Amino acid sequence: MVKLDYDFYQQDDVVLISKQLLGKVIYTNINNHITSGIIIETEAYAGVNDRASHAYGGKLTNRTEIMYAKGGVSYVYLCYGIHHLFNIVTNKKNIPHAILIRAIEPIKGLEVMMRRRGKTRLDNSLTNGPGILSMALGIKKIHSGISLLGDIIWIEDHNIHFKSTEIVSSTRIGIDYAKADSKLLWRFYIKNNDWVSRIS
DNA sequence: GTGCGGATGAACT
DNA sequence: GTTCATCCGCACT
Repeated sequence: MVKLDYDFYQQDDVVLISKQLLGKVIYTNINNHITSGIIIETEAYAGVNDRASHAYGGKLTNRTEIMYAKGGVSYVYLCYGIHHLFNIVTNKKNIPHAILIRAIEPIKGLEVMMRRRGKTRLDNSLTNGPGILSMALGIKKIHSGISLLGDIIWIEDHNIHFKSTEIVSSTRIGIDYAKADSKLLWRFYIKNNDWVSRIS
């Protein structure tokens, strides 16, 4: 299978990439354990003009610096002091677009993922949320800034396609502070899929 | 230096 | 449905 390349990640339209990522397969090879899953849910964050983005207004800090790198690297940050959230940096250098991966359908390394999650039974609570899928895949803050074309975290195209009628658009989760931008339909997920994140 | 709050999840009632 | 764990990142009323 072929890894997605820099040309894919450096496309201009972060919303389009977010939809294209549905059905792609994310892999990690961390602590000698290979795990993978199909991307089921994403959210687009469009940089300096998006009030929900950490890079809104061109904000540049130690944390957000990696968002300004060229597309094709990871951006991982700690949320609520507990959860490591995995994002994909897109677009060209100095255009800080990013895509949050919110849910995956696990494929490989189920036992490893269950052990990391402290679970004894396989169900959708293994990876149906942005914090817990990072835990299942072994992704932590220390993985922020690494290339997605390396051998730690990467994404492959397995020729899994969904019809446009199977892709649902909705508002993004947990960003009420973004005012008008919180109404943008920049969250995408697969209709009726068991692994979509549940929202309060 | 300090205080506030978050792109959540889990465990409750 | 509600509460709360937990701590870094950030701005500085």
